[in-house]
Amino acid sequence: MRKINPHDFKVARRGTSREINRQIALNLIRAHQPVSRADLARLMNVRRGVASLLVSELLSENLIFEGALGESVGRGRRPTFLYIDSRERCVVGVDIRASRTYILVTDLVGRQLGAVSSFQTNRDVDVLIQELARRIKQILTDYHACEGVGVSVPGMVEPTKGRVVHAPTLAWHDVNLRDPLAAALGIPVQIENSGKACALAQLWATRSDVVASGNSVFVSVSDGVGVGIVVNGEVLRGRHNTAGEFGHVPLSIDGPKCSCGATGCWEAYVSNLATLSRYFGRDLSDPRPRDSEEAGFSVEDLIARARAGEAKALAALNSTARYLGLGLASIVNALDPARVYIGGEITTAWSLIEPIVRSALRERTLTEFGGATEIHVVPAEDHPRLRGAVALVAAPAFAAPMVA
Amino acid sequence: MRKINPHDFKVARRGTSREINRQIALNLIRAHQPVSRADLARLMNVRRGVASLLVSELLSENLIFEGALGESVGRGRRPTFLYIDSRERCVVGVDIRASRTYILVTDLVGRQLGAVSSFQTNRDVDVLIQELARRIKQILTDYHACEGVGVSVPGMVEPTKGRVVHAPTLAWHDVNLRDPLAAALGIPVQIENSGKACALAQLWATRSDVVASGNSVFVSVSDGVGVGIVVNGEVLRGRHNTAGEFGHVPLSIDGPKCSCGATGCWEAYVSNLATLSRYFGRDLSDPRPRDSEEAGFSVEDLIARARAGEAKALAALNSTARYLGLGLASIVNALDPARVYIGGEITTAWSLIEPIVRSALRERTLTEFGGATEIHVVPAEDHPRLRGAVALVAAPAFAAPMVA
DNA sequence: CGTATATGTTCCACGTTTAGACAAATTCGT
DNA sequence: ACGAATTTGTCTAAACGTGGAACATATACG
Repeated sequence: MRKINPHDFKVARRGTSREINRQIALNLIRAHQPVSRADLARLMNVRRGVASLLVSELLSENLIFEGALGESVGRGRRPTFLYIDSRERCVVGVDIRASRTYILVTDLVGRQLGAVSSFQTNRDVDVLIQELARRIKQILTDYHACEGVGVSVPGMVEPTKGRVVHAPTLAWHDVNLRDPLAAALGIPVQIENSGKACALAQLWATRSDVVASGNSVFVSVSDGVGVGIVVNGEVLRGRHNTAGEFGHVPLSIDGPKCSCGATGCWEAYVSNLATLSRYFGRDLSDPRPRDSEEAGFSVEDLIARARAGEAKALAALNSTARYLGLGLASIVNALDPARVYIGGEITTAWSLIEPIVRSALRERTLTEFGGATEIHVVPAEDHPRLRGAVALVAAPAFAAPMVA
Repeated sequence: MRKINPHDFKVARRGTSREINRQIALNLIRAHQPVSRADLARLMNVRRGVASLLVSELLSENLIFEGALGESVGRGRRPTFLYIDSRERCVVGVDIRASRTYILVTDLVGRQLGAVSSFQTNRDVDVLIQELARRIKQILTDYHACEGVGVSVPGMVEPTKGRVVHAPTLAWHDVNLRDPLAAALGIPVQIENSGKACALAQLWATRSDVVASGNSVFVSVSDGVGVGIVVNGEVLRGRHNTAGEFGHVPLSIDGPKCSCGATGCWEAYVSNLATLSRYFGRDLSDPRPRDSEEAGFSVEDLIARARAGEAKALAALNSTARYLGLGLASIVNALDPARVYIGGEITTAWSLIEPIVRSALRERTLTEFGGATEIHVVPAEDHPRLRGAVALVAAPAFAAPMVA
């Protein structure tokens, strides 16, 4: 039951019905391809005539194309199969992280085309933009038309203005990333916060096992904790684009110092640095130089030692697992999502930590339903940030029209 | 940018455009009444002919009526003013609380018609339903047709099934409240969780100073802490109707025991009982008998003493204020709402505690925007739960149609 | 009292869904 | 080999919606 905002509404025009049904048809083709006009008519519960008209419109706009005739199951004329037209069109996804920047090329439905490439991130924005433009241009020589570039940024972003408001790990403050990059490339660029990009990636994923995530939360545990929230098939932005900062909801307000300046944030308990700090028994975020063992030792190394049976590593990991579950309980209590996705390096240890995470989740959730909330692990190989970046460009063509 | 769910969508039919525009017109009349057909056409940016047709449909359904001719400003024919038709139709709102149950009668746009009445809550569901039915019938003898009864319940509710899944303060478990009451009254009944009802009340309020709350959060601080979340003009329900339990997000997982069984919940810091416990220096939730001073001493009494300058009372209140702000920071960080509403007894002390709440909020919010989030106090006289209960019945007629 | 102006109605054009008929393509039974 | 059955895709007319302009009505102003 949604209220119509009497100060911001969209009146239905002559073409509104068509617009709605056109998008539904496009989404059904995306979800069920290959699919015939008759299939579409059945799926949409409209006459074949309408489906035909919608299809011919989509065909004329080159959004879909007619493939080979399908095999007829029983008797009757064989259907002409329809597909989303991603021939000769590609999308570039960019994932800027504190240490490295990654690039991926996909087709319009997010299917990976080439290998993921990467290079070291230069924190000087102008230099980074130039290097990004150069590399993307280089990569695009192997492809035909590119629809656009999507960029995932670890920080607060204003997508409509193309600005990065604040990215602490990159030391960026209010820089316009979109327009200079778009100018250098001659291609449209979209930018988004990495947590929200991850949530987008799952929302728009075409893999059949990740459907129905219209109400979900993506938790990315890495150097920080990023969270993206999806409500009613839409990423929650909030009034100032800062919704989703569950990483700075406290577990204990008297807890360890967090990079945000506050104390006891969830992030301060479960980030990679927090796990390593527990392992080494001291706060690694302080500026004191690390000794030889600490330097270059990553969470992956810690997980390897835990798997090898090292008690100290296992203990550090188990603590993180418990805090992870306790924080997830806050998300479940607050939002009651249908599903929680978890990404980040910690997921490589999932088989070790899952029971602990689950029991900690159950410990603080109010209902048994909440404690049983689906948790899906998204492995690093899925590149959720990159796929979310791609979705920034590819998804708008499939989005529902604004209505009422 | 909303994704269309390919497994649950609504195709646009022949009448869909009309349906959309009809609801827009109805909402505009509600928001701007008195208003003429020509005004409507201007507001909607359609021709007067279309507005006329929409209006005549609404007239024939008795949703609106034509009032007296308006005063013409310049020259020209005088407009015929249109109003939402709430003559001879009323709605009953019921607010069930642990100690007392309240009843209010309003018209279809939520304007209060009679005085609020109340009686002691009997925790036996069947007895309560009979008493409610008797009293509502009694009250309705003074009115004409009643469109329905809305009920706010302090607990977890499944509105579609009409069941109260769990209401700890009433010791109710999985009871059907809606159907027996509807049967006893012969009138449709809707039930909802009290936090969500409060959020609904603000969303559908017609008072001009509470508009634009399509992305807001209502925090009700009372015996417990109830939270209702509104996203995109819609109350957030979650997968199992439990979204909004920010009251059980921890401030410190090692903090005081909470009624939910966990420790350190926000509720355990800011509920009325928590404030009183701080004042008396001991946990009042334990079963030990209270001494003569403790018995019957309410938060209002404490606030009165604080206003009178009693240091101990002021200290207890200030602590609550600080924890209130810290918890609000979690909500702001997580959801970034355009506005936060606060209700409950604590609001009578708002002038005392506001600076402390605000500074605590700023202390833990990530951005200055977040720290500056609008906070609106909803006084008890506004009866947010009762008005939310009323909205359960009155609002559906004005809701946006499901589309795409 | 005529002119200007605003309101509300009416009529037609155009676009969209709805319903059903029809041609084309294919399989199955004889 | 050939007709009946069946499915696909197209086409046409009807029903219903908005878009646009003309028209009658009501009011104010000079």
